[in-house]
Order: sequence, then C-alpha cells, then structure tokens
Amino acid sequence: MERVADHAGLRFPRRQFPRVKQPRARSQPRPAIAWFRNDLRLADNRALLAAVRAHGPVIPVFVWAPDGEGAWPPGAASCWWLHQSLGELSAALQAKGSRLILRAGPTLDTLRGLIAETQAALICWNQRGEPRLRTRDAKLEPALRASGCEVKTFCSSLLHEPANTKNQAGKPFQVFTPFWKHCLDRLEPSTPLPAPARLKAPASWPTSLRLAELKLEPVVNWAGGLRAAWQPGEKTALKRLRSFLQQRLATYEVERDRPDLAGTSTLSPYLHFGEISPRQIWHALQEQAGCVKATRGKVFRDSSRAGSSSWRQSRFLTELGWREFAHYLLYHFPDTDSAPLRAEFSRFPWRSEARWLRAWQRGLTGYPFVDAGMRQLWTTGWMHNRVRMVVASFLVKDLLIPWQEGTRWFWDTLVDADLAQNTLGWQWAAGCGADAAPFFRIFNPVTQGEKFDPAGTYVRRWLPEIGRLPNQWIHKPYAAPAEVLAQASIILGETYPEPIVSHSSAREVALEAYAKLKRAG
DNA sequence: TGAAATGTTGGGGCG
DNA sequence: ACGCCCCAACATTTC
Repeated sequence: MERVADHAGLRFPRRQFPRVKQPRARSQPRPAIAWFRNDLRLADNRALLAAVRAHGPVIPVFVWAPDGEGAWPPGAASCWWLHQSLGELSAALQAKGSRLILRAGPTLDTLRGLIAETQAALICWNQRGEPRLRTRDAKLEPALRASGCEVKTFCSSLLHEPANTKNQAGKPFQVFTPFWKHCLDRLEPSTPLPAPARLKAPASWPTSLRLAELKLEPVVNWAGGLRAAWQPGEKTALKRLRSFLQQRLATYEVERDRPDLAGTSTLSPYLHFGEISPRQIWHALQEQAGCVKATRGKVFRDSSRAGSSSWRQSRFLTELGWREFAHYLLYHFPDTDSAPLRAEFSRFPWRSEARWLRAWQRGLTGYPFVDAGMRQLWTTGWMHNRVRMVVASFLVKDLLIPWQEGTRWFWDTLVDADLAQNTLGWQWAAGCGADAAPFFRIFNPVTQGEKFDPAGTYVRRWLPEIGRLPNQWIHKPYAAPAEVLAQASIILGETYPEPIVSHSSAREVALEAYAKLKRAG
C-alpha cells in the first residue's frame, strides 16, 4: 500500500485505483462514507473533510470489530472510554445535522455491506499505525475498490510519518535524541483543518445499532472512578489543552515529575482516541510561544520570541516527540509489542510468581509509592508517568516478572492504553528496548517517593489506611518504629502489607541475573 | 527519565 | 600549632 506522505495539506494517494463507473442516481449524488476509527473528532480530521469535500451526502460510521481482527482488542478501560467518546462524537455530529452510524462485525464485510446499501462512491479514513491493523487495512483497500468505491486514506494521527525516516546508515533510528532532532529539523506541520460547518445528510439513513448494543460498558459497574476522573470527547480535549497551556505549561519542566501536583496535561487518552490531534497541539504551542496577551486583552507579537523556535525544545513538545518515537519504533519493529527488541533478553531468567503479580496489580506490595500508583490506575484508568516508571521497574526488576505481564495489565486498565506507547514504555523499563533504561537502572521505590511526593500527599490520597503516618515514614511504613505504627492505627501484615520483597536484596538478585545474561553473551 | 558504592575534599573537634 | 580522625558534602565510578 502506498501511504500518503503529506504534511502540506490535502493530497491523495498517487496510485489511484482506476475508477469503476457506476450508474449515477439522478436525484442525489452518491454519498461518501467517513469511517471513524481512532480519530473521534471533527476538527483537523482529514478523512472527514475529504468526505465532506466530495460535495455529496456524508455517512459517518464507526465499526466495532470485537475480536480485534488480529490486533490487540481494546481493554476494559479503553472500551469504557470508547463508549463515552462515541456518544460525544454522535452528539457533535447531530449538531452538524448528521449522525453517527454504528455497526458491529468483521470490518471488511461490514463496510462492504454499508457501501452496497448506501451506494457510496467514496470511503475515507485515517490510517492506524498498529502493524497488524496496517496489514489488514492493506487488504481492505483493494477489496473495497473492487466493489466500486473509491478509497482515500490519510495520516492524521502523527506529526511525522515513520516509513521513510532512517539514520545516516540507512537504518531506523533507535535512539530518541537523534530521531527527534531529525524530525524537528524537518517538521513544519500545516495549520490544523477546521471542523466542517455542516454535513449533508443522505436522503435516507442506513440503520444503526444503538450505542448500548456495542456492549462496551462494563456489565459490573466498576467504572465510577473513571466517570469521576474523566469526561471523554473532543470538546473536553480542547478545553484541557487550553487550560494546560495557560496554567501548567510554564512550570511543566519541574512539576511534570510530581504525581502529588496536577502538573501534566492529561491529554494521553484524548490523543489515543484522536479526540485531539498532535498537529493541533503543535500549533497551539507555537501560537503560545509567539504571542503574549497584553493586560488590556490585546494580542501582539512578542518580538523577542516571535519567529524564534526555542519552543521546539520545550519539554512538553519533547513528550509529543516520544509519542512519535513510539509509533516510529513499532512501525519499523512490528514484533516488539510482544518480543524484546534486544533479542538476548528473550533468554533472561524471568520468573512468574503469580502471588506477586497479583499483589502488584492490586497495589499490595508494601511499598506505598508503588501501591498508590497501582490503585490510581485501577480507580481512574490512569497513572502519573513518573509512577509508571517506578511500578514498571518494580515489576520487572524487583519481582523479575516478565514485562509482557505489565503490558497486559496496563492494556486492560489504562484509558490511554496505546499499543506503541505501551510497548515503548515497558521495553524501556525492562531495559530490552530501543534507547532503554540500562537494566541496572533500578528505581528505589522509597527514594523515588521521597523525591517526587515529598509530603506524601499522593500516597495518602490512594492509601488512606496509612494516611496517619508522619511524613518521615509515609514511604516506608515497614521501617517505622512500633509505637509510630500503633499511633497511626497500622498493623503491618493486616491493615497494610509488609513488603513482598526487600528492595535491596531484590536489587542484588536482579543485578546477578543480568550479569549472568551478559556473561552468557 | 537511577541508585549504591567508592573516592575526594575540607572544616571542625580534639589530643 | 599541628596532625589526626570523623564525617558531611560533593564527585566519580560501577552496576
């Protein structure tokens, strides 16, 4: 399949399939289908706009293919998010005089059926980068063309298309810094596209399932914490971006590492589902860097900063860079979602202590910083990134449990679960990936807590049972004197667990296992 | 986007 | 006054 290398605006695949002539209905031009995937937004949506610009009626559709079709089917938390997000998108489309058609079933059959029903002349979608979905889509395209429908696809979810970027040796980059520098030297993303003003409705709408019929919401009602923490949808995504830029960007460099503060953007789930595009974020950042608001409300160019590109070095943009890097790596190393990039790690002596895995998942390891993170994850579907690194290091290095167990758990529980980023994160933490943390970089859950949650606010929020411990002991209850524990109404092993492993000896064991791996060559 | 062990330095207490 | 020890503070090395 030929991908559209395009950041300058709308262009279409060069290799067009010869158009099949169809008898044209005289009354109304044939409709265009806008197939929504992980791009659940109206603004800056190339596929949607291409469907609108065909000047006929537009049929927006979402296809739920529950078996995942060889990819990773969304986990429980992602399904919850998807449900809410589809509801939001549907409402937004209605406000434009349109609808969202919901279908379920194998993607090709479902789309072919819809094309036949509606006599659609064109179907547009934004590409997804996950390797197995790409393979699948590559077959989808000619099959749909063969049924007489034109196909247009776009790259809308990344700033930089992975396919042709290589280092000087002609190989894919494996280190972040040169990769991102290479991108920054070339990136000049065009202005985000506006949301279409209106979508022309077809003469008659095809049938749609009701949202509830997709059965995305959990049967058992465990989603209360998610509901309290999140409002999915494009509108909220833009609101969060704006408030982040106004209130947090200035202090991001320092506060992004502090789970006790609200220092991060929390845009990750919105980005994953495409409720906001990286291009929109890029431009919002650029705008903010070039302009300052005067007190009288006038906006003028800040000559000291206008035209300067120092904002491109900003920490926040670098995080978007890591997102690009994750997708880039998964594109070039498509097996890394399950196998270590550094092959020698497949011989690492992992062990699988089921009780330990369970303790980790439940937030019962006896290390408060780890447990707080795991409970935040379980309750809200999200975990602060600093804490993700710490809990991952703990699972992989203190417990020596395979990193793939971690990816699975995160996949099921995170509302921002994203194959590329989950893969990068875990391979990074396990030391077996590209530009990964060296294996011997083993986080100490106590000192990490003391450093990044100095007053214990974060830990107390998620572990009320140890909330009465003084700061000195909040990150290491096991070391507190008996009378301090009694004072705080804590009985170790009953109200809060003893550490399931001793960090210092677990560290020694991990280093020895790693040394053995290296000796084996 | 580490932590722990080891090395170095310099000030202060003390004989 | 001086050497010695201790140890904190910081730097470097190692895993």
